[in-house]
Amino acid sequence: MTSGHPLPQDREPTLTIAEVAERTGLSHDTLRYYEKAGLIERVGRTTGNQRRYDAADLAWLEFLLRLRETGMSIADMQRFAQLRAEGDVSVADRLAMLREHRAGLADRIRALRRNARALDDKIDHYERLLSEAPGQPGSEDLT
Amino acid sequence: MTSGHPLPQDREPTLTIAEVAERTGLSHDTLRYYEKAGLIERVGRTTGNQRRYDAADLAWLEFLLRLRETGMSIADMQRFAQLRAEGDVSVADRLAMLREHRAGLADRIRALRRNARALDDKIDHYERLLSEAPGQPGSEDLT
DNA sequence: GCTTGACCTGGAGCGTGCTCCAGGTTCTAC
DNA sequence: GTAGAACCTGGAGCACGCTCCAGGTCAAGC
Repeated sequence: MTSGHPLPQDREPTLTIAEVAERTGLSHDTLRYYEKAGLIERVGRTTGNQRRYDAADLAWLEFLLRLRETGMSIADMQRFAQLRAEGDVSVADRLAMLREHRAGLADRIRALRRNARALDDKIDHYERLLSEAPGQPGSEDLT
Repeated sequence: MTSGHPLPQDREPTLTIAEVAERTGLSHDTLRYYEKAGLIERVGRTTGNQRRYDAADLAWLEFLLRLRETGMSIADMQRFAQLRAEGDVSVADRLAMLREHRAGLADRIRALRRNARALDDKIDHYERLLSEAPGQPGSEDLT
């Protein structure tokens, strides 16, 4: 958004860590931590050892973010990243992981919606309390 | 479920910490931690200083669990518990907190559903890979 | 009245996921 | 060529939410 660079369409490693941080919302430290943890394969470097990310790195990071946002742990992401590094032979395993994660996500969304309805009831309760005796004592409440 | 005690309908403090742990799914340690942290007011004690919870304690704990499951931090729950302890004068503030929490929850559910759709696309992609070239190399994949 | 399991307190420790720091190197603009 | 910003590494530190531990006291059944 702020960077003058267009997104690279090719595999040229042109993005600095600052640019990737800005695009992903991850900090520089987190990007380095993810690399050290094996969530992303070793990123390309300049001759002076500075990181240069390519479009594939960015796409993978965005996928990792999706996994993270849906509650996957670093440990599971490490497992997924390792499978990915093994290449095509691991496609079935990766698919199984994603399906399991997707199922857990569906469960969590359902639970959140149930809890949201219960919160709505509580909110209604408070609204009734307020409209009946706004600011006045006497309408005792347990919760 | 395992306890022979029925749920107390009144305010008699009859539930031991073990019974409350079983009903809420919280550990003994967590129940004591929540009390120390001020999430629940000091629970009644026997003459021998052992905790005995009543029905209101249980209902409040279940409400706290709902807040926790929907992502509220301990710090925010402390704030809410403190408002509750202030009585009716804080109803408006509590309502405001709940509304804000509810709005954040709606945002998070929407984000999860978006991410779930993206995961479905990824799963479809893997399924296609598998059905086209099951277990065979050659169908290279970026993710 | 004794045993045995449940419970008490204060405080230390832990797993997760970063975040910060020191001390040094590299890059960019002038 | 030089200043200053950006980047590097290894490792320590931190916030959160518990969880465990030691060293006791209490309660229920026999």
